[in-house]
Amino acid sequence: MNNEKSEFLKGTLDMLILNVVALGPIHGYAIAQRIQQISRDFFKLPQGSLYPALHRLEDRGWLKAQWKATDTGRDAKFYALTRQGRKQLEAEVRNWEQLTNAVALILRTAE
Amino acid sequence: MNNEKSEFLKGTLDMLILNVVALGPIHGYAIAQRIQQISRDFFKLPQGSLYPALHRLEDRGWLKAQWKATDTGRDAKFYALTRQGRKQLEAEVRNWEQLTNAVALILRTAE
DNA sequence: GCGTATATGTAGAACTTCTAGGTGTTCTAT
DNA sequence: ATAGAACACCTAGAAGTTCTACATATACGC
Repeated sequence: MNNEKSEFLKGTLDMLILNVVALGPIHGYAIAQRIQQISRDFFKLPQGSLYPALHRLEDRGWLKAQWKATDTGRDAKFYALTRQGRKQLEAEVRNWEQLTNAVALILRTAE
Repeated sequence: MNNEKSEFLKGTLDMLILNVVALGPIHGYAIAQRIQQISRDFFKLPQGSLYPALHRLEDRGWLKAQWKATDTGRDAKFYALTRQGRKQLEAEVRNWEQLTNAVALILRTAE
């Protein structure tokens, strides 16, 4: 069924996007590329995950969007972090660290 | 909305359950207690998550169940890992390690 | 002119997890 | 004795995320 299809984002997608956007205004397509490159191809963010996520984050007031031209002269929607978005990112990173610590505690309990 | 309601399992639930069951036959209620205790109360596994997950894992052939009496003389359903379940656990742990490494790569890319 | 890469988007399905409810038994404190 | 907490199982339905698949359009290289 899910033999070796896709790599799961396991609820980390929002945090990853926020973290990439925190580096400076960037458009959606480039966010996906960066996440894939930095993660050494572990994450292959499909567009059907990317764009709904961006809209979700914008709706929640964590990102704001603005149409601008890219280097190559095409129109693209550039996203930037809001103040709330920065706070959200910090909260998600803290929670992620707690989560991985908690999981590590369980996994260390091996035979 | 989700201000400080519940701690997310973020797709780790199956792995955590398999890991706890790997230590030896144990019943559902005790699995939830162990996960909560070992994680120092980070995970508070609600029964509405626990039991469907156990049935799912059993349906997939990763766990097998057997009714037995507990120490205190009550009937409970004891779960044990199947051979497939052990392989699944190993695969999930490997994948989790890759996931956390990939996330760490992204998060390290900070300003 | 054709294919690939760039760039955005939606619809619907699949899956996991949560909330909220239910049943019954054993232990403990009053 | 009995009330309430802890033990032990369960389901239904809602909510949320992520996926597959599709759709559109522009720029670039050959």
